[in-house]
Amino acid sequence: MPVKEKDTPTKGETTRLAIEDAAVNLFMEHGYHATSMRQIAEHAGLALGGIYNHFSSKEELFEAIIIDKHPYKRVLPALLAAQGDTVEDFLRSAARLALAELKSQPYYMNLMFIEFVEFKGKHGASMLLEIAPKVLPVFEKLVKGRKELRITNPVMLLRSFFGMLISFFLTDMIMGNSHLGKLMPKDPLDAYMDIYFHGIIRGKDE
Amino acid sequence: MPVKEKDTPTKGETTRLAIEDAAVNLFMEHGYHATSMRQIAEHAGLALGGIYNHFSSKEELFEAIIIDKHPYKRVLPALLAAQGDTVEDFLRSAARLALAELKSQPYYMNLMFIEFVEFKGKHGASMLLEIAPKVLPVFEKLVKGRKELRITNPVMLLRSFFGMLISFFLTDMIMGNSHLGKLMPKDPLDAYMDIYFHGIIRGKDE
DNA sequence: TAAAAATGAACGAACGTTCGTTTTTATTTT
DNA sequence: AAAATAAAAACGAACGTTCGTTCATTTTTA
Repeated sequence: MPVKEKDTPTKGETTRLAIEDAAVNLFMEHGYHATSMRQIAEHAGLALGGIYNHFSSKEELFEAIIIDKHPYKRVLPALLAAQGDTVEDFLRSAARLALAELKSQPYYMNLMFIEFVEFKGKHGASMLLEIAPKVLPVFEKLVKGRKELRITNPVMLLRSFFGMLISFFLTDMIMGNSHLGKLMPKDPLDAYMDIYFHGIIRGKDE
Repeated sequence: MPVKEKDTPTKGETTRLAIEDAAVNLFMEHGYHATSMRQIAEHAGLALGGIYNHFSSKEELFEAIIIDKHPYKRVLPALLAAQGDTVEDFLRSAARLALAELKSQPYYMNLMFIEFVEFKGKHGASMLLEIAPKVLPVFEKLVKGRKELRITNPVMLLRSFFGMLISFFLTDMIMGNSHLGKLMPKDPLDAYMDIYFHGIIRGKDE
C-alpha cells in the first residue's frame, strides 16, 4: 500500500466524528451550557478525558460543529441540484429542497441561536468565509443570466433568499401549532414564496 | 388612610423589579446558564439569598421576565403609532419604528432565542394568546380598508411582516460586520422592505 | 516500536439553593 | 406621636453537586 487511501479513515478521525455527532445532537436538544462534556463522552462511547485528545476545549468543539455541521452543508447540494427554466421555478425548487433539509432536523436552527446568545455570533465570520465562496456564485450566475430579476445585487439576493427561509421557519415554529395556524393558507410556504417572488421578479409595467 | 395607594410601592415590589431588571440585562447579554444568581444579586444590589425571598428559583425568575419584559411590549406601541396614507407608507413607518425599538436593545431578541433553545418555546403559545388579540386587528383593518393589497389574509400579512423584520434582524447580525456587509446596499432595510412591499402591493397589470 | 488514543480518578472553581440569623419595614397598640 | 410587634426582607456562610479540564497511566493503532 503505497499511499494513504481516502476510504480508510483512521481511528482518530472516526472518534472525532463520533464526538461531533454526539455533541451536535445534545447541543441542539438542550443548549450549550446545559450539555456537559460527560454527556458528550457517554453518547460518543468513550471516556471523559478522551475528548481532549481531539478537541482542546468545549468551545473549540462547538466551533468545529458550527462549521462542520452547518445546515448549509446539507442545503448547498440541494441548492445546486435545483432545476427550473425561470428564476421563479429555480428558486422555488431550491427553497423546497432547502426547507425539507431543515425540517428533517427541527432543532438545527438552535445551533445558530446558541451561536447568537452564548457567543454573540463570534464564529459567524469564519463560518461565512467558508460558506460564501460556495453559495454566492449560484446567485451571481442567477443575477447575470436572468434579465427578469429586479434585484441585481447577488449578495442582497442571497441574503433575502435565506432570510425568507429563516423567516418562514421561525414564524412556523411560533405560529404553526397555535390557533393562528388554522387561519393560514393551506400551503404557507407557497404563500410565503409568492410574496418573496413578486418582489424579485420585475413586473411587466416597471 | 383608608385604602392602599398605588403610588407608594412597597419595598418588596421595588426589590422585585430591581432583580428583574438586573436579570433581564444579564440574560440578554450572556444567556441563561452563563448568568449566575450571584451576578444577578450583585447587579440588583442585594445579597445572594435575598433573591429567594422574591423568586423561588432561577427558572421562575426567567419565566417572569419572559412575560414582563417581552419585546412586543415595546414594539406594539410603535406599531400603533405608525402613520401613512398608503399601505406601503404605513408599514414602512411601522417597520422603522419597530426596528428602532429592537435595535435600541441589541440583545433583546436573545430572550426569544433562549426561550427557543432552553425552554423549547414552551411559553410561546401563552405569549401569542396575549399578543395576537392586540396586534391582529391592526392587520385586519389594513386588509379591509386597502384595496391595493394582494394579500387578503390578515394572519398571513401579520406573519410575513414580522417574519420580514426578524429575517432582516438576523441576517444583519450574521452578515452585518462581515466582508459581505460591504457588498450590500447602503440602506439594507430599505432594500429589504422594497422586496417585501412589491410582493404585497398588487401591480398595475395584475 | 513509537505515536496516537483511551482511561478514569482527581482538582479547583462555580453553580443553585438552603438556612439560621439579623435587620428593616409596615402595621397595631399605647 | 411614640412604642411595640409581628411579618417581610436581607444577609452571607455553608451545602451538596456538577462543571471543564488535567494528568499519569494503560491500551490500541499504524
